[in-house]
Amino acid sequence: MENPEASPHRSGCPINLGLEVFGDKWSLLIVRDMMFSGKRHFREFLASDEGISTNILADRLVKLVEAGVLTRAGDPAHKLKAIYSLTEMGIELLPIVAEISRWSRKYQPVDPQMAATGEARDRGGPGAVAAQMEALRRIHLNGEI
Amino acid sequence: MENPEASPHRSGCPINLGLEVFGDKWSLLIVRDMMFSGKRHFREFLASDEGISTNILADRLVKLVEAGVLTRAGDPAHKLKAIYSLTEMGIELLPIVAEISRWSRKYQPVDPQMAATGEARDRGGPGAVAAQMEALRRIHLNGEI
DNA sequence: CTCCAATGATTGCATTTTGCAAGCGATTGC
DNA sequence: GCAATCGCTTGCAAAATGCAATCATTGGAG
Repeated sequence: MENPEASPHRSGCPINLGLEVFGDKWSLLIVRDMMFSGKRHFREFLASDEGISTNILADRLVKLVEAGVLTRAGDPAHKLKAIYSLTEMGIELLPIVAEISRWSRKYQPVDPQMAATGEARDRGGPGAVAAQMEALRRIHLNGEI
Repeated sequence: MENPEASPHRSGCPINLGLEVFGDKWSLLIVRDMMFSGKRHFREFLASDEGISTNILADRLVKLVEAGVLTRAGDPAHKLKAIYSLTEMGIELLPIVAEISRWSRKYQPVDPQMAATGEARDRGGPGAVAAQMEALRRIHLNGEI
């Protein structure tokens, strides 16, 4: 073959590598739902306002798990249910999500009700993001990272 | 008509509204090139490592101008050249880009050379982002915002 | 003037991704 | 049993993307 070690990446630029993981219109919405709405199940993600379709959702969940942002586990009580959890890598997407929220609240026609949690985080100062990440760790990382 | 006031947005969520503007694999790369490489012309964007194609680049430039992130002006010295500038809205994407850079430098196989500017910004502390934004204002906003 | 390279795009076409609705097998609750 | 619910797949049309060729206009060199 011509190039047996071809890189799967368009470039080694940090911005580009991030976009290769979550640079689409859906991935960060799934992460958002896990962070701010406590969603963990396929059917819960499906019920979001933006109306993701089942095939796109299934595809993104697989890709996010492959990327190491989420993990997938069977619900011990309900064999049918799959439980998705944020990894530490996924939890550390919160600063990005928080900055997107800040930007949109300044420049986009956001729904005031949906802007409330972001405004509260801003009022909480620099420690609010860290505190929110720590809370997510307790929920998603059963103690260990 | 059924719904004369249909919203063009999937939802009023801040995260979603941000993704509707730059939630794709190319838009933020154009912004990155303007911020960190001083690129202002079509042909310069075209020369990036990731290899954007001409039709996609033209499409994104139009959309970013429509969204208010960039402005387009003719080069007074060269009538053929179009000069793109960041607006204040575009400059305020820097905190988002900086956080993406931080995340990728922690979790993705970034090129060390391309990571250097991000690392320097991190070493500069909280004021480094603000200083970089101020520098961009001087270049792109001829005095007024 | 004439030629030619360089400018910001546009076009045509094949491939990929998305959106949408229907359906699937397995499991649970009643 | 048996309907409802679970995560997920399939089929198919529409849209977005990737790629190469091409466009009209301009600027500069000779």
